[in-house]
Amino acid sequence: MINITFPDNSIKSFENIPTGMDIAKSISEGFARNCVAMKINDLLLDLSGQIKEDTAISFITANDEEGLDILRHSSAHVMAEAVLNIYADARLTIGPVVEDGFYYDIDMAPISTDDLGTIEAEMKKIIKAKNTFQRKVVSKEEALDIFKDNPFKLEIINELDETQEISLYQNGKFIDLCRGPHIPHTGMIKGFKLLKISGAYWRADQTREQLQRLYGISFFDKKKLNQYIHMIEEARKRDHRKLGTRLDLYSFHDEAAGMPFFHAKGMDIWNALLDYWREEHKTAGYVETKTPVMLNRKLWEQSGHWENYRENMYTSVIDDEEYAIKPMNCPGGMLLYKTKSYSYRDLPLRAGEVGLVHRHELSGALSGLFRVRAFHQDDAHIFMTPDQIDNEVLGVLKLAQRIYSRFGLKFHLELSTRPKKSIGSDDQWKEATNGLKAALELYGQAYAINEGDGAFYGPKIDIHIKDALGRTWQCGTVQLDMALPERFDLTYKGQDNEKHRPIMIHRVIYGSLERFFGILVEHFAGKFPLWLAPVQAILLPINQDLTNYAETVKTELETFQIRCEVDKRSETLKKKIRDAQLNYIPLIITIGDKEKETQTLSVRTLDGKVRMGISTFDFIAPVSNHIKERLLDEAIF
RNA sequence: GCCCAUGUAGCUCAGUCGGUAGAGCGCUUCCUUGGUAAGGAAGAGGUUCACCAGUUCGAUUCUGGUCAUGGGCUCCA
Repeated sequence: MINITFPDNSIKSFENIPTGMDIAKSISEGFARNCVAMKINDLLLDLSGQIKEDTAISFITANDEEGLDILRHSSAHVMAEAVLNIYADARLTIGPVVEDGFYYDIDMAPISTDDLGTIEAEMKKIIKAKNTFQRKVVSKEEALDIFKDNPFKLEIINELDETQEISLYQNGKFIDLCRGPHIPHTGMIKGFKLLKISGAYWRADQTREQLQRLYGISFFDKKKLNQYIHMIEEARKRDHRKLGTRLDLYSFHDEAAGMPFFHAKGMDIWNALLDYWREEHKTAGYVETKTPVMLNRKLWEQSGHWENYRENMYTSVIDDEEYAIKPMNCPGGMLLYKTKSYSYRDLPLRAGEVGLVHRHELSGALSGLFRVRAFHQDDAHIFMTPDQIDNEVLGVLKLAQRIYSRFGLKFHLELSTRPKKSIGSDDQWKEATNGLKAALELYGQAYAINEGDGAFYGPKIDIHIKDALGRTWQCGTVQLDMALPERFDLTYKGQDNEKHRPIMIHRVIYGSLERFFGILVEHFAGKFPLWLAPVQAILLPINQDLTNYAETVKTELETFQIRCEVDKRSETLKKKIRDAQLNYIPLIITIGDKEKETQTLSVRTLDGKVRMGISTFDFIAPVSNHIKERLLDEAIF
């Protein structure tokens, strides 16, 4: 008799030794069909596994994230089998699940994306066969024999911990070395697609064999696959590099790799972002400062950057002195702090700086506005007493929340704690980490913990935003720093008339303005809300004779800080409207004789609605209010 | 930085099996249209095809290098 305890604490008894599948079926056939694996003592196991003693069990179903990972891992096996069916001399290495699908690294002659279709067709056959995945445990000797023709697998087997059991999985004729678990049979893969091929090195080591890495994605549900494909296509359409060119926002040039050029329209958005940032920070009690872009090497030696970050820094020699272009704003901020003496009454001191920094990123890592070599950080340093940590961190989180929600961005928080290599005492770390935790508790939103992922100088909270396509981006970060105040001997005079060491926060909200800009382009798909739109209103004279009148309307609107243009081209109205639509201009105003006579405007908004005969006043009042309030989706009229 | 691919007009791209290059959009001019998604015609535009070498009678085309762009280079049997 075997007693099985379910997550709801109910217990069921089985006469004979059941497999996971037997137990699942005892709940219902339908449930069993949806089951992928089971979890016992936090271990994921195949449903075919037998349960020989009383235990608690929970099932992983197609609805669980872990279930999806298992499906994708099994998909990698199916793909590998398909590749071997077609390319008999290919040799498999490893095939893990990644964040967005799975891949398999295979030692084979290079293939192209055109070959993916053939492999997909072969995979379909395997899936249709509904082959079961059979687990088999073998000895090391057996394993070495089975994979004697595959040096990669031999290497893996030889590296395995002696205590670890070596398992094989067989589906159909295909056998692979694998820890498992796997889905019960290949037929559960309802939707899959091979995405791309790239080169990869064995063990990510450039000196080792170059392998072909085949990427794919799979789902339990064909609909989910279609949604995914749709999302990829949508993301491609929104690519900020393409939209940036089409909307005339920014450009990149060979003469300055990784250093974007912002055009006039891009600067309209940029300035709107910064105006907003300044307004919020002023309200939140920040002052704004500015420090030089280039500073003497000695400073970087003092801050520790020279030692730790040197290969990413640009340098120059001036009057025989070595200078470095700042990759971060903090050392300059230290000098600023030291220009006077502080009382505890002066703290917390919140000093913001939109600083231009340069980092020599690897050439192959550059990508549009997302990964650049020159960018602006919306930095701020907060100097405070230890007992102010929780309140100051809370303040930053609240400020971040205000700012992100302005763009309709949701976010989640992650706390990173002390890494192995770190400076400072246990007590300092404890105090700092507890301060961050206290702030997170006060803030009240659930957060994840990344154990040991903090900076060497202090723990941090990372803020990950989620865009309109559901993609996440780490933008904001709140880092506690116990090192720099020490290195620069920062002090404040306490109530006790003794010198004390302040603690400092480094924090950003946009992160890199350039990158945040790029994220916004993709988030809004180029259709910026009114307050951010570079051209907020375009005036379309019906014929050339009305151009002058349109200019006077433009001048009037501009006195109310509405960014306007007149389309002076000799084109039909239809054409002008179409072009304005394609440029995502929120307010499209046609100017004809009727409008001129009656001193009114006919306004088309991007939703396609047209309102005729609006008086200039009735136009300006709601529009400038909408802009001033920085509204997002709300209708203007 | 490494691997693969790409680099032709402002944009998107075609093309030259080696004989000094084309389309559409855009731009200019003229005509036309006159109230809600692509009007017509003509014209200009490439210092000659990212840059530098090499091979060749001759290179944008072939070879090598450089630079830039794109994808990938952490996820472990």
